[in-house]
Amino acid sequence: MRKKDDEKQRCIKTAVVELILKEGFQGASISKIARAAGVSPATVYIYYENKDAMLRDIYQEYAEDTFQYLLESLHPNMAGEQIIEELIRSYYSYIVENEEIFHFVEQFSTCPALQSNCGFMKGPGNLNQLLTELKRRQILNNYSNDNLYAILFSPVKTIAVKKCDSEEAAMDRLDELITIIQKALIRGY
Amino acid sequence: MRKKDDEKQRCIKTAVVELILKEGFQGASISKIARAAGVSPATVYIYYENKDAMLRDIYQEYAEDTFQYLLESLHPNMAGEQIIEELIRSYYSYIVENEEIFHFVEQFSTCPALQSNCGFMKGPGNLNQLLTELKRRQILNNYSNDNLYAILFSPVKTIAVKKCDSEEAAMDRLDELITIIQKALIRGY
Amino acid sequence: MRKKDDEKQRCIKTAVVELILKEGFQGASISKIARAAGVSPATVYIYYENKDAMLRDIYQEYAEDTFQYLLESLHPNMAGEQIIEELIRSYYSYIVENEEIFHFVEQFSTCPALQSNCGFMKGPGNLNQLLTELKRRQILNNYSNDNLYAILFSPVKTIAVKKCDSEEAAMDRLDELITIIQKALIRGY
Amino acid sequence: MRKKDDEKQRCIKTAVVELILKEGFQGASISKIARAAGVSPATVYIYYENKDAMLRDIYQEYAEDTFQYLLESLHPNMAGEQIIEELIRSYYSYIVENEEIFHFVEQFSTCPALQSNCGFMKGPGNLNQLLTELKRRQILNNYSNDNLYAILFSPVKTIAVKKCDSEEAAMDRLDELITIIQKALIRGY
DNA sequence: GATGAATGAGAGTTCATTCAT
DNA sequence: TATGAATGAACTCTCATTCAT
Repeated sequence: MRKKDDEKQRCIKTAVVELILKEGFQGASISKIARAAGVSPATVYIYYENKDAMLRDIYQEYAEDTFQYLLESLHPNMAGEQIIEELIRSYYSYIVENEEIFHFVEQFSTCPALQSNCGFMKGPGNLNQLLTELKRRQILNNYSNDNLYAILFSPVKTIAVKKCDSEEAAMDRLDELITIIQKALIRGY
Repeated sequence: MRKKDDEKQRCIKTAVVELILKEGFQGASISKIARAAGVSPATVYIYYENKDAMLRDIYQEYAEDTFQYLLESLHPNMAGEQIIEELIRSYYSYIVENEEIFHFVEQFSTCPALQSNCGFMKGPGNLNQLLTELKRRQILNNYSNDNLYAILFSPVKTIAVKKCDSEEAAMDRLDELITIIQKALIRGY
Repeated sequence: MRKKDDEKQRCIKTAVVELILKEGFQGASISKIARAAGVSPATVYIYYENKDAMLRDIYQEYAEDTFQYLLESLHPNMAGEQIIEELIRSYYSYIVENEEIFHFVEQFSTCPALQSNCGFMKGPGNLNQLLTELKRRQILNNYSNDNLYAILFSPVKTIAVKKCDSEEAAMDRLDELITIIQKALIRGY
Repeated sequence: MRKKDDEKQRCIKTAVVELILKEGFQGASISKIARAAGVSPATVYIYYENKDAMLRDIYQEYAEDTFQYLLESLHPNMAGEQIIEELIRSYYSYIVENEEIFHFVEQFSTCPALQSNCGFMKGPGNLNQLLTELKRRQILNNYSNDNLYAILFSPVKTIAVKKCDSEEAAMDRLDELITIIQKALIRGY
């Protein structure tokens, strides 16, 4: 017998994300995906139970990857402002460097009909732990985790997708945002 | 006669938004929409050129409505902190009260493939004017409009869709968020 | 709006029966059926909920027709031997003249998986009534209806599909069968 | 080594017959059959040339088995009525005890498209010989073999698949059928 | 204006079969 | 021999859209 070919599954994942950026969920049909991935439509069903499961699985993997990416950017004994800067800056660069993946994850997560069938993810829990810990260590102001999370990650998302006139202007804008958020969240700043 | 037409179109709009919340873009077919709206599939094509145009038109109307709703909440001679409070609070209540519409707009606007064909909208321009004016009047700190916009509206969006244990806790969280943002953006706060 | 076209549904029915004789259930795909019927595959779904329902509905109609055909061949005051002769002879000619329909009905009814989802049919009840009545009037021997039914209709089915050397030989064989069954079932023959 | 092969082929045969009873020809795909038989789809092709050949071969084996079973039930010097009783009774019990096989054979043999490709079978010939012999020995009435065959075997088939209220009632019905047929076919009864 | 019938195209999925091990 | 991976073709069914009334 032949062994399952991880390369094939990787191609499928890539094709899904590419196609969904280019054409939206509507245009990402199994046959287009298969063609883009260089496999037969039937092959997709060797790796995923059905289309919904495929999208869900790929979403969850990429979503977890994102959290992983963020948490890995932190070092144990960073100062509070460094932590904030690093989190925001790495999220920003993640979005810029993984535009397709980011948009796929965003589209998926803004669709309640898709989101509702998703299983457990550990990324959010880890981040919550981090935030709680930073408050305990009196690094961050004692705001609710929901608000800390919202302020740390949603504005940067907004500006990362909004194209600037120049690369330089974009950097200035990011620096400014970091400063604003550091002042807002760090204890006794 | 005029009356009846508008009624049908309203039904279609409502059906679209409902269905897309419940089933996502994938499940919102013309025939389902027509059935939910109580009209014939052919009737949809009297009011809209085709499906894409329909979604785009409905999106644009609702998106403009949202900006309109926000700007209407402001009174000419409010203090800076009141302006911020009011913008955030009304956006929050708009999301909560128009859950279906909000999700439809969000899904649409996170999909580059859809977004790209959208025409001109005046809401963003008006808001930009407002922010520029508030900076000129030295009410807001002199941050870039992108950042002001991002901090004002994206965190509230994040928390508005994240269900809280109780209504009360949600209100506390919202109050907290408003305070954080007021401190961050208002000059000399 | 257009009105439903009964002609179309008739074409579909005919095509189904033809194709199933020629290619068996396996070869009777919706697209082949549609092509043979001169309609679009989608049109089939206007007249039938799905493929299973289509086959079931068509089967039930034809099966009822058969019973109807048999019962209509009888006149009120026939003698017992005439009744038997007529039932057997008309079933025989029905099979010969409606070969396609007969084979479709037979294939369907020998498949438990299909048969199990079938609804109520009134033909069998009517025939049972007839048999019971003929026993009450002391025309037929007092055998169980199951046996009467089995002897009356299954041997003729068997010989009707078994081709003979000549038309004449087939008729002789049929006459012989009728005589055998008359002797076996008619009281005091 | 030989042993193991036969075991696999037996599993496949059993799986085919089971699946076709449960789901009909439509639902009996090679992969389902393989799964039910506990082998790989590819393995099926070691034992059978292709799907059609597989069904045909299995059908022919089982069909021949049935004839064999019937003829084996007879003893050389049975009286005419015993022969008839034994043939009918053993066919009846065969059907009841081998429900799946019986239905598979029936479905197959009522489908002209399948039947047409079948090769030579010796069972029917043997039975014809027997009937001819019984007529020559003046045990059976001098009816055509087709009619003798039809009356002997098709009514019992009909009642064997028609469930009765009780086991006892079924036996009574069978006894009655035997009597009717004995009277109808045995010379000078 | 409004409709349900009608459709070709294409959706997701499974098929019988072959390949590589 | 025996396998699970792989596939192009074909499956059932729904789609967005148009037609005829």
